[in-house]
Amino acid sequence: MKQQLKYVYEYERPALATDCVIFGFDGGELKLLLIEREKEPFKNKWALPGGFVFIEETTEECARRILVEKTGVKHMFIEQLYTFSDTDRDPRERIISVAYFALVNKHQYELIAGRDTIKAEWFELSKLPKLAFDHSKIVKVAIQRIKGKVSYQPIGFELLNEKFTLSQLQALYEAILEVSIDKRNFRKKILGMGFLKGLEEKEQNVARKAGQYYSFDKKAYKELTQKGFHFEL
Amino acid sequence: MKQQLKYVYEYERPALATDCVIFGFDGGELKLLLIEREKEPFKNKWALPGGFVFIEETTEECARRILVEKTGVKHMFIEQLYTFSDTDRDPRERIISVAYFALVNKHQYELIAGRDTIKAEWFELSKLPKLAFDHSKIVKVAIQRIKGKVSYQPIGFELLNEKFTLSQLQALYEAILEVSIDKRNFRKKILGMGFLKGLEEKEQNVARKAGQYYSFDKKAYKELTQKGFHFEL
DNA sequence: TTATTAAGTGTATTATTTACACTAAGAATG
DNA sequence: CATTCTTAGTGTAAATAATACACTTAATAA
Repeated sequence: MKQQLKYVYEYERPALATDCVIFGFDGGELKLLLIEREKEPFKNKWALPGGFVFIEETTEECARRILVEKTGVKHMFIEQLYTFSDTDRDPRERIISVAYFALVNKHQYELIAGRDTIKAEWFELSKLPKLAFDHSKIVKVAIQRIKGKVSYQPIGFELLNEKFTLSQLQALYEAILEVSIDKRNFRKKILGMGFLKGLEEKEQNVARKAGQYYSFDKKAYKELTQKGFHFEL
Repeated sequence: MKQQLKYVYEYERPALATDCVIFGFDGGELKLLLIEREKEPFKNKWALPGGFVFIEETTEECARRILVEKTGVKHMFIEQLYTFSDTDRDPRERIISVAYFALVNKHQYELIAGRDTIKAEWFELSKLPKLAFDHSKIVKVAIQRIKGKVSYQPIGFELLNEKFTLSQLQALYEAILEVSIDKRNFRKKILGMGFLKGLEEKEQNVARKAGQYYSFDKKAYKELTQKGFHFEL
């Protein structure tokens, strides 16, 4: 039975939703988390995880709620991407969507299909399916943003484990920026910045020389930025 | 008489508005266009120009409509800034605001007070009054954005006349970035980029050596970017 | 024991950024 | 008409940052 209609306004109002572009990385190509829709419109089509904003929550709270629903991860990096307001972006009625992009450590999360979705799956950026609504457009903006951002803010670490090798970090940058980077120059530069803490620990069970683990020292980074340092790769 | 209430929804919906952070420049400090509100809430307080989004227009169309109302300028640089969705940002009811920032050539526009406003006025960034709603927060985000953006996108030209001297351009960068720049290095760099067209014309009626006029060659800039060039100051 | 694979390291060359001071031109002033 | 005032316009050397490049080492697998 349909709920009673009870909210009345003088002027017509669009509905408000958020959509989340969730990036993950596990060594190869950069990946995107998509869901298969269980209901119309775009039933059985792939789409970004999203949902309507409750009246007592901010759009960011809504996005975080959706992220927890889909991945189980509570504290991930999230940033507002852009607000999409084309009048015809949803076939049902006018819906404004405030899109967010999120960076997830693929080892921390567990995929959960959740409400109204058949399944959730990771897709490599080069192998994305056709998406519902204007979600391809949203993804395009998100990819542009992450590419632009990664070079002058140390957000890449959000996609890795707490401990990572410099080779993993380099591979991440190469995946996001779609370039190849000289190993020695990369190490010189990133270590020279002074916010990577070298750990005693090494990789285990690898059929080659084990790489040393490093971690991102947030405190050191903060101090550096306060002294006028600004990250640039 | 109040209009009939006639739009009914199953769930409560926030109202949707846009606010515009309009930057202008005339040689000294960077300036912001503010309006004095004629009505409650925040009657007689200074605020950003803004208004509700019509059901058949996008938020950007709404922002442009407001800009034309306030300044008479139809084609100005405008870019979405951020969407502010705190649940208590308006004392009347929940209103989501998609903020835009705009760059205006102060010589092209005329200030128009317009609907619901007592007057419109330019304020230097260092002399801003207290603002209504969460508008101080919006302005802060906008200043951050313009500072960050101006160094890697040639948007500064939007604030100047079509013809400008290199000294004017330098003064603009110094005003936005709040730094002083070496004249020779600035000229070398900006001219070396190859998208400034030197004109025959010079300044008139100045009690000193007249500066040569230049213009921003959009076509040349576009060609350069397509060849992989990317602007950075 | 050997093969395979990626980790880890230094230097020379080139390109970019920075610091710096005088002459030239135009109007205003007396 | 000469002088003053003000900002336009210009080049070079030094310092810093970016780039290109190849071999040894360590760990497991075969």
